[in-house]
Amino acid sequence: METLGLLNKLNSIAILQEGLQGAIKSYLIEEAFPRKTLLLKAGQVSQRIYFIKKGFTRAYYTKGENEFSTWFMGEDEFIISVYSFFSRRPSFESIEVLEDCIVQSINWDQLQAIYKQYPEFNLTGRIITEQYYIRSEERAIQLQTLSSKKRYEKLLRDYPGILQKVSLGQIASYLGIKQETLSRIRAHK
Amino acid sequence: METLGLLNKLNSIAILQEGLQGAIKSYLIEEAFPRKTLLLKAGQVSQRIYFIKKGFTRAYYTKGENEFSTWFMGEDEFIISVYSFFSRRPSFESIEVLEDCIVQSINWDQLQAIYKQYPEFNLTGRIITEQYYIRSEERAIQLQTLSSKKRYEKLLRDYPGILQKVSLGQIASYLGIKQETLSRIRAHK
DNA sequence: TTCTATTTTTGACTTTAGTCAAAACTTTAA
DNA sequence: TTAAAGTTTTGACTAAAGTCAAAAATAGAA
Repeated sequence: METLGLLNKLNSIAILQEGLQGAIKSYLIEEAFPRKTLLLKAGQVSQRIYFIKKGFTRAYYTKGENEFSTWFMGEDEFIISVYSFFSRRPSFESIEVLEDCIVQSINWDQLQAIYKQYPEFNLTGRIITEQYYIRSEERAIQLQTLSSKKRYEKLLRDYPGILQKVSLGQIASYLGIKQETLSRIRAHK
Repeated sequence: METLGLLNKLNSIAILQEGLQGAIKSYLIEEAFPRKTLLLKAGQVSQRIYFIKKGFTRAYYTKGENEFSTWFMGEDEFIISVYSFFSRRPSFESIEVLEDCIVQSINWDQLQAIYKQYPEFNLTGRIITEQYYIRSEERAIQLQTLSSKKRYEKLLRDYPGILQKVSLGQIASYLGIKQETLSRIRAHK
């Protein structure tokens, strides 16, 4: 189920009528990208919404000397720069492939055309947006209420195997701590 | 414009047809609540989406001894417990009135009925959700990248007059610091 | 392989924020 | 108007995380 791609994901939210499925298929492109590919570079407007069929990705931004990881996204998940894709402004985030990917994507204009021609698709769009919004709130809450050790343990639970894909520096930047601090947290157990 | 209520807000996103406007009007209730009213109690499922016509509110939750403010919301803004209203599960947040309010609201079932009868309204729902989602991401980023002093200064810029409405303890809990720390930040200027 | 580059850990020290308790202010209501 | 309750500030101390530098471990290429 998880590996059958975007249409299955969408149909699991609300069954889409034939014509709508056809429209999505006609726009959808599937591509393979190797590790280190940048799906989006900071400064560009996020044009495509990616659905990860296989692989692992990271969104991050830099501020001064420091790099901050905003999200890790794996199989069966969407990845965009929320701010840029929705607001149509240049992204402060970049998105990179951490583990060779097969992704499906459509661009913003095509998505709007689908929303226009098939208004019922707004339901699906709204529900996906709600789900990711909940995740964003949860993340903000965890940054405030959990100790850095607990945040680290939670990340390992949420993404088992992440240690094989992501450097500790990147993990630290997601957790909101410095790499040295993460190293010390790990040493104590 | 800001004070003319929910329908104006919605029409500013996408003009709604007469029938849809009528449906919303028929469900909409307008109420006045004094300071300290709880619009939502933690543990309950968030049933209503509130639009603040006048006044000021706060969403917060407690964890152990500590209280955390998640959002302040003022005139012309919506307030719900995102997690609870969207997922239909009990809220960990409470929502309280900080400054006497006039709010307009409809409940979840009514909203779903409107989405069903007027699918084009999903467009408006999706766009509002996107806008608030962007805010949520921005907040998470600011908690990570700005010093507590800068976060305080930004809050004053975003909500001028907030000091007259909100206690410093509540502001500190929104900024992710202790009240004593905020007090010291304020003393240094 | 082995050598280089990168990542991770460790050490010594500094900075920032938290804790607990008491004092100084402000509100609120009798 | 004044006592009580609540809020904010200050002080002394502790804990958590950051900084900078170097050593150790690991991964990649030649």
